[in-house]
Amino acid sequence: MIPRITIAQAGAHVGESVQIAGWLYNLRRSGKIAFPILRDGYGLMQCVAVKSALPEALFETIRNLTQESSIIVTGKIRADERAPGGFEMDVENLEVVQRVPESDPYPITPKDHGIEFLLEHRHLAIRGLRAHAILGIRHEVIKAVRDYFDSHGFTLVDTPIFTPAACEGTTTLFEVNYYEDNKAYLTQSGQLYNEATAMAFGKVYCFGPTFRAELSKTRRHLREFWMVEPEMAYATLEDVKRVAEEMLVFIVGRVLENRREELKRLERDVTRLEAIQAPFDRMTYDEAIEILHQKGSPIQWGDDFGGTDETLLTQDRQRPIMVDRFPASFKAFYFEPAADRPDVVLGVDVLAPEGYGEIVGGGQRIHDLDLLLQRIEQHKLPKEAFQWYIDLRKYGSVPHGGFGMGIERAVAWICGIEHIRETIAFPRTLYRWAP
RNA sequence: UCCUCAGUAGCUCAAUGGUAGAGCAUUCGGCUGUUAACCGAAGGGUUCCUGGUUCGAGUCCAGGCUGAGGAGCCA
Repeated sequence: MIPRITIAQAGAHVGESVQIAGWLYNLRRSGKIAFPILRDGYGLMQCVAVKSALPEALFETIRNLTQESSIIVTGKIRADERAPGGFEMDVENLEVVQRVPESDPYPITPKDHGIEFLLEHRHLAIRGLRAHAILGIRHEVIKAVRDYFDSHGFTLVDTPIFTPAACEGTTTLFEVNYYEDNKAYLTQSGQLYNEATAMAFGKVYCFGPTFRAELSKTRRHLREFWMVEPEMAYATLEDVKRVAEEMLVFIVGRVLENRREELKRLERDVTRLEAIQAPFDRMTYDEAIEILHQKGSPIQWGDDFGGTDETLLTQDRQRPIMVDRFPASFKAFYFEPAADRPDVVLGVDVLAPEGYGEIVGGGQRIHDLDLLLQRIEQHKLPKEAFQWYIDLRKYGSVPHGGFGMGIERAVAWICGIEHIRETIAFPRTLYRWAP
């Protein structure tokens, strides 16, 4: 019985006859020799089919294969410097599972394509080497995030996707009919629920999709994206910053360890990633404003950073920046105010270098009942909907905090790619939600 | 919602207001070591839509549609 292997395993089978199942990536041929390039999801394998060594009908079949036809190739693995992957396979047999017809050829040719065409054909474009590298790194990042939290005492407690009330205005929420005329909203964050589960487990995290109905149309925005959100009981802003820093160093290290090939494919400057070490630069919002003024930004104290401000702050830095102590005026209702400065809150944003902007946002939450009630009122939020959240401040309230990290922004930064839409298999952007 | 840019062959793009073209893909032919192979040939067009200016519009004008980039927005 000939063993079925993947292309990634070829190195362990040199000199053996094996079988690889995949798709025809490309085909180069002359009259009496053909080089089908096989793709199996694990790598590329150059196959060599020599006319004189094969039955005539089989050689003709190989010679006339079409791009992305599904095939199962049997042959002997051989190390060869002329092959792109270092190994090649001398074809002994080839079974065509499905042949792509010439009348309707595979639309994505090896030459250039525009972004519109690639997004229309995203279900096929994900077969390409670039998408394969990016999505492989995405997988590594997610696995690293989970390994980090799992090995630091955090329990994964998933939070609901359907939520009952708008936390802050319905304009950025997707509304759905839950049943009859009862409305529910797709989650924007699991944080409030995390605050409840943290009181049950001590340290928790959730990881899932989040939905924002914003009319944002930039390289940093998706309408559906994935977010990991840890939350810790008995934690302060400093604890939150330390965990965020440690986690980011850990995931970048994992990608460098396990995904060199993919980074090379993306032409990522890995020295930029190797520089991601603790401690990150830390500054307050006040200090950030001062730096921005020196760099000519028109930003006023009390404004949130714009995209260009984030770029200005990070452009000459090797490491991420942690900015904390923001004006309470533009931050959410649940942030704990600074003890010495009631006009600023204990929130922190982590800005990635190279202009990738905010990848982490979080901070310390209000734990005092009266203050929370006051803030809910100030923000004109429906108190009834927050009753369960208010309860958390009645029954053993403690200082606590956490953060959220958008997976796609982190992956775009680590990959060094221009647009966040490439970091998810099927991106949902403002005007495109298919395929 | 606003600003900017774009729309020509299946794809990526050319074409001074004057005969609509190339490369890739497809088809046919050639080639025993190719590396997005190469060489020769063929087929392939509602130039996004509607209207206008002009002897003549892919090109200029008006409106619309679609897409992209950005702004605002972004717990």
